[in-house]
Amino acid sequence: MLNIQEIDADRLEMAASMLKAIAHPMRIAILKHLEGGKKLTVTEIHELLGIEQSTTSHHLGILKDKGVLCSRREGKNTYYYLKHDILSQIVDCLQRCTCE
Amino acid sequence: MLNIQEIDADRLEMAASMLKAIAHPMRIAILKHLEGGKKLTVTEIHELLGIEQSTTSHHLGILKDKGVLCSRREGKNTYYYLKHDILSQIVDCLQRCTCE
DNA sequence: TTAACAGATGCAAATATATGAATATTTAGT
DNA sequence: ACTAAATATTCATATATTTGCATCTGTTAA
Repeated sequence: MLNIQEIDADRLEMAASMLKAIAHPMRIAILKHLEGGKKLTVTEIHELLGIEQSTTSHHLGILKDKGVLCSRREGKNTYYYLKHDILSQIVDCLQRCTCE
Repeated sequence: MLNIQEIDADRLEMAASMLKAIAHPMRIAILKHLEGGKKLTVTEIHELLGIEQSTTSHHLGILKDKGVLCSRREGKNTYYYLKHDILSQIVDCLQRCTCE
């Protein structure tokens, strides 16, 4: 039996953890590369960003775990892509707000 | 002498720190209360959210420091308000993405 | 079945964040 | 000047996050 406040607290938690997942320079960079429905492998991302393979995998895992990304395995590769296209909005909004 | 990558890295850092400021359940709750140009005092927020005065002040300080909120002192009170109305977009977007 | 590639995971050290009690600062009223 | 109200700051503790090395798992091709 949940009351309104508990539901609200849960949704706040969920929203916060999703946002926390995004709130990292490398993870924002990942999202930028995935805008427009693009799908990239771990290796592609790790080379694009110039960071370690395992670090890349950790970041992607966090984004997937928090519902920001999805992944599909194809042979040896795992392709990652945005779960909700709308999320690009957040990146765009940030871009506008950090323009000054 | 900055090159493109450094500028980009700086903007990513800035975007991430702004987003990190927002990515906390209580701070998202604060933003919700400030949507539509509303201005609230520290005490009002601390009572609305049911958290300690000093904790509230910390949260507001973080949001202000990272460019999410502005504040204006009026007598004994300090009113806090959104710096960019656009930021409501982020909260709205989260709301849509955490609906499932 | 082995080798080689792609990705995930466990772990530890460094760093960052969150919270609240106590205290300091600022302002208004008397 | 004194007091009380509103807010900010300091500090300590608890907790979470980041990073990369080393290693493990899964997949393909020989």
